[in-house]
Amino acid sequence: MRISELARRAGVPVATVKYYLREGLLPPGEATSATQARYGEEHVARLALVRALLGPGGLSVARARHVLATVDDDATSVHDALGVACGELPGAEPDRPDTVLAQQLVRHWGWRVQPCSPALRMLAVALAALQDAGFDTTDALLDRYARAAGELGAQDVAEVPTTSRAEAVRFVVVGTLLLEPVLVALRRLAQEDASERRFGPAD
Amino acid sequence: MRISELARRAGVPVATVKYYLREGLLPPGEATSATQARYGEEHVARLALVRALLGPGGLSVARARHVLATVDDDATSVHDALGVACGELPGAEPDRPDTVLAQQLVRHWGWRVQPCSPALRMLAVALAALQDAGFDTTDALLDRYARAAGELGAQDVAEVPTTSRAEAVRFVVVGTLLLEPVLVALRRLAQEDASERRFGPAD
DNA sequence: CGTGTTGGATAGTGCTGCTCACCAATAATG
DNA sequence: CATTATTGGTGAGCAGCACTATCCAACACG
Repeated sequence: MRISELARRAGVPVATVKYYLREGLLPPGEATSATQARYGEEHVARLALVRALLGPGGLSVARARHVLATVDDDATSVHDALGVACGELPGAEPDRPDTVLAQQLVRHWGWRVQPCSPALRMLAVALAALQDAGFDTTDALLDRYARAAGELGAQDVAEVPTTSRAEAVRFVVVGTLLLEPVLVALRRLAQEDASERRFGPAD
Repeated sequence: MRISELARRAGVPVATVKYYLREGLLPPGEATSATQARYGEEHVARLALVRALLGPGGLSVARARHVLATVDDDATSVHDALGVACGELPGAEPDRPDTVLAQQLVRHWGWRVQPCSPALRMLAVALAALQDAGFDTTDALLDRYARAAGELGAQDVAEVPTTSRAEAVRFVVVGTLLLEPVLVALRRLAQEDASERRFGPAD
């Protein structure tokens, strides 16, 4: 198929597809002449993945390019791919947050993580923001969150398929980035339900 | 204190403080003359809250203004405040995602939520993105996430203080928005730990 | 042959979160 | 009292981002 059909299939403007091609998010089609190229089903799927990463995944174009390059690279291990996916945080990250507290917590839970892990920085920043906002996070609360996160993370990793490296890497990246909004949305819905039961009208 | 000291205390440029004042995120100080105003400790705290919402909270200025107006308004109930906080999603929301599947899931778990809840739309969008990206979410996986989210949400709501309405509203808003990055970071760290154990070097 | 589309490139758009420059009024200082 | 520095307030400007519009020669197709 040609570019206009690819764009139509994915529900994306042609100009945007060209933009993704230029930015290296989408591999170029097979050139049949100087001004013609052919695209296949894999391009449709890739385009959907790109849109998912940029939209719900919350990644910038630059971070999405990094993630996709990792997915494409046959040399990266599953473990490294997860590290890259974890490193591409949607939020901004200050230069040097104080990760001492975060490291203590992680050690307390017995988790083995890189001391320079972006997720650790993210945790440190989030905890500092909570403290600045006057919300004191008790150990009980953090333990609760850690236990829930620990179970989910462990199960996620346990379910990574072993059939092929490529499939595993894709599973890890997509699962890490796109299940996050699901988790956040579910927590909000659960809060809404609980709030309804506690504070809502008694009808 | 005057604006420059307020800015110094919060670690924010003076120009940015002025911008927040202009945007209505920060209440004006007590004017002592035509070109002088005095700010108090409550302004320092508010400024920290604003930075937390805009930074780790991931809110836009417009959404933060809405949330803060709700916090300030003595007439809003705790339940409504949580609704407003839940409504201010960091991500973009398409016009009319198909929420039928999401509603079925929520009903299956026995949660009572508004059918037009933004969190429901967020869930629908995230699930659609996963499907588009070729990641099939099994019922077992969703149930796991729902159970974890349900426990966290219920506990969060149960811990809302009843001492004063203002304190409760603040607790709800800050807790809803700023514990999210904590949860996300913890899940990533847990994945990193689990991946290390499963795929990492056996040292 | 002529019409119309394609791939490719360049420049422009709209939005956001600041940031700068300037101003008169005031405070601080000698 | 005169001078200098700082303040609060305002309008314009800026950088970055994710597109988007326009143009062009090359090509496909009837």
